[in-house]
Amino acid sequence: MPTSWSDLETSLLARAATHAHAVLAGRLSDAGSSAFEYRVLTTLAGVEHRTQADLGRAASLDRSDVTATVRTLEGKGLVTRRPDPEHARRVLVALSPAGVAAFAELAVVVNEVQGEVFGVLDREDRARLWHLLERLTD
Amino acid sequence: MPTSWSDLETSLLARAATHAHAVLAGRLSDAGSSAFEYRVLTTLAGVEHRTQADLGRAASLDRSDVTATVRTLEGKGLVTRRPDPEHARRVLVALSPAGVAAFAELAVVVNEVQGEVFGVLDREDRARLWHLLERLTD
DNA sequence: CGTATTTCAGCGCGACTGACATCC
DNA sequence: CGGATGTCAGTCACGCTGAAATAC
Repeated sequence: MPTSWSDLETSLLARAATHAHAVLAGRLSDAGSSAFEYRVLTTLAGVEHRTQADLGRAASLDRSDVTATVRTLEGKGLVTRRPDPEHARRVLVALSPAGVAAFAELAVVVNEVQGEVFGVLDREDRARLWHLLERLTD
Repeated sequence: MPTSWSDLETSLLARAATHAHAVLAGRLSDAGSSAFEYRVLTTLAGVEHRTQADLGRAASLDRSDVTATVRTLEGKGLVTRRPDPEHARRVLVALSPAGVAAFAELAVVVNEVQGEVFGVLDREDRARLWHLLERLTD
């Protein structure tokens, strides 16, 4: 029986995740963005557009968080919002040219962060970690 | 270059950690407790007493969170608080007999949860995951 | 003096819930 | 009608900060 909190796998897992997330969020903040915004941008990259509900499902974001994040991105001019012509209730969200450029820059930052945080493991261990983590949430 | 948010190691790590924490918090909630409370209880188990500052350092809890959690636990009768006779500013926190019993029950619950969440891995993979995660935050 | 402890008020983020109006 | 959508308000856990009061 483990005695201390830090002996628990859940605790170590939370520490690692918090650390990885903090580094990523910090870099995105330095770049004037946020994790939510990046999640939206990356979910829009490579597609013409998406409805907000679809965006939320694809990015694992709550609908209400999608609303706020998309409006912020719209304010920055990185995404455009227009009503779906075939479905008045829906809003189609798409990357603007500035959004495409911003995403390209942020993607570089994010990849650097992944390398920083997970680069302490060699390629094999990194793949091993990936597969072990996958099995926890299946 | 990964295109989707869920392809990022940080994302998978966050998912796994959120899942593990949610299961743990849910069970602790069913048992009338919380993660913070368990962290305090387990940090007090096996020692006579601890000052709150010490408790915070050992449990990796912020001092303000220690204050609130300890007062909650005191309200439940699970811990006792008394001034340090040799250091008036300090407060010594200790498990009450009821606290010892409550911790014993909660420790069983927590161990069950660890088994549920991480038991999908065999002993070797579980140890492997542990060591890989450790290397991320060193 | 500086340092450490406890306490309180409050912030920010992420995940979420409930309600509502709107539309198919 | 049911079901999906977008919006707004608000809640909660967690990890913090800043300030104050007290004691060493």
